[in-house]
Amino acid sequence: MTPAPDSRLSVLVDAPVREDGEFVLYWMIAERRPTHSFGLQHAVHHACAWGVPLLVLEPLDCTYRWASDRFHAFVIAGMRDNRDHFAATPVHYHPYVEPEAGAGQGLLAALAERACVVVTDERPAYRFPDLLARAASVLDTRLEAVDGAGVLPMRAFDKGYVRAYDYRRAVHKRFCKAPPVPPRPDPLDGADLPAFDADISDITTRWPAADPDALLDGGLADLPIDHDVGVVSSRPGGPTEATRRLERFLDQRLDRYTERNHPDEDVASGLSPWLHFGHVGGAQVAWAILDAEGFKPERMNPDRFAKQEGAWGLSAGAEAFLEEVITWRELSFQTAFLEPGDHARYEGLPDWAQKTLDEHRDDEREHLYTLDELARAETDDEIWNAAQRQLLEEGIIHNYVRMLWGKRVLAWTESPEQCFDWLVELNNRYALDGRDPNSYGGICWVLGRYDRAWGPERPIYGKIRYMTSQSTKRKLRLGGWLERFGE
DNA sequence: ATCGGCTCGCGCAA
DNA sequence: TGCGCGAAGCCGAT
Repeated sequence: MTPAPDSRLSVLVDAPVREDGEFVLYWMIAERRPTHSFGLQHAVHHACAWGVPLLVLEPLDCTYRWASDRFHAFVIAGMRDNRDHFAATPVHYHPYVEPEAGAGQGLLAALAERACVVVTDERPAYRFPDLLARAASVLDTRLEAVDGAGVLPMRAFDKGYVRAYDYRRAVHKRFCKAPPVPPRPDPLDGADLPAFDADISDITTRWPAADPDALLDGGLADLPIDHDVGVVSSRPGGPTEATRRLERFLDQRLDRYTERNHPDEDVASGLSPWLHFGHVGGAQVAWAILDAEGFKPERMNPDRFAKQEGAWGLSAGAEAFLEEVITWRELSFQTAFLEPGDHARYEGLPDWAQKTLDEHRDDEREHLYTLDELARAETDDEIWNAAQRQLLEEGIIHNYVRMLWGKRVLAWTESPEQCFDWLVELNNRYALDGRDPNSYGGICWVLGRYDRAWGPERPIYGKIRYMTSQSTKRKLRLGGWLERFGE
């Protein structure tokens, strides 16, 4: 079976594969789906090569920051899908939801001890780098991490790019000269895996398989997580729902995607929550668009490389969507990967942005709101309040309005650093796609990253690109949206 | 309604 | 070394 490409692999524990191991262990922590997954594909490759069964461990602990009913329910709905999917395969699937803080400690090590090799997902940002570093320091078993988040590996280019224009040009050149290999849709297709026969009852007695149905039917209340951030029932998690939404987007929305900035048109893909939890993959989504549109490298237009449209030789809607799912999303992943210490910090913003914000830090603020007032959508700006209410209720904000949502907070906080911290807090607490490299990318864009200086210099904002609710209201068709989320 | 000015710095051509 | 150019900006002049 096909392994993941070398450019997507990193060896975290460089021990030889344990030949008397009983199974290959896939530690599913970020790409939580059974198809279109380089990580799972790589684990299947090992299992076939060594002639041993495959065990998939999908854990969810309750100690991660911002853990709440909202995110737990989303992940657990995915566990239900994955359980049903693997039930019809030789793979042994073990979902584990920690009942109390620390209860899951030791589970990975106990299984890894008996495995030939452990394969997992490589994700930058948030808790993942620490999680992997800790695993690497504890395990003796060979540990390989697979970068399976995007259509391009995070190591695709030998340099980092700090502007979309330059990153976009590199992407266009790559797809024209040597398009990246997609993951196999079903990594188990044609795989001759032995049935799982290891006796792991000592381990599953101590760390029993989660019952997703019971957890979703009231069981979350027993967990030590934030119950004030509620489940978003209109957006259930899971690979099944993700695939349904991807198909709906292709069938019904892509043609009109150029109208995406108008909230009332409702043609955005809305896929970011599922992308964040790995219920659908970046490569899966990008190739679905490319295949549907008959992409061929020889149809690309080199004279349009680096430009926002025209380079791919596809429909306007498709090109606009590839901008989102490849250029902007993967630029953020690349930044997080190359700048792990800085990509989610105020101090990681470009020098010109920090300088101009610093020069205006003492400018008078007309209103200062508390974090609670912002969280409860109690400002004097009706569009901002509506955006915040959409975030509270639906766990998302319409993508154009989300920029305005970020920009306005700068005027209402004591310092640009406080603005940054509060945006991160609100976004990570409530947004289903929060805590994602792409989400940090959005917040940082609000404060100048990937952008340039704009005149004229304004109070508080300095040369940071300025946006106003009044212009937004004038330019966008958002009456229906406002009615829905307004006071 | 459309247009220019505002402003910075990267990557590439020269 | 100079030049072109840029996620969805805003505002005032025409």
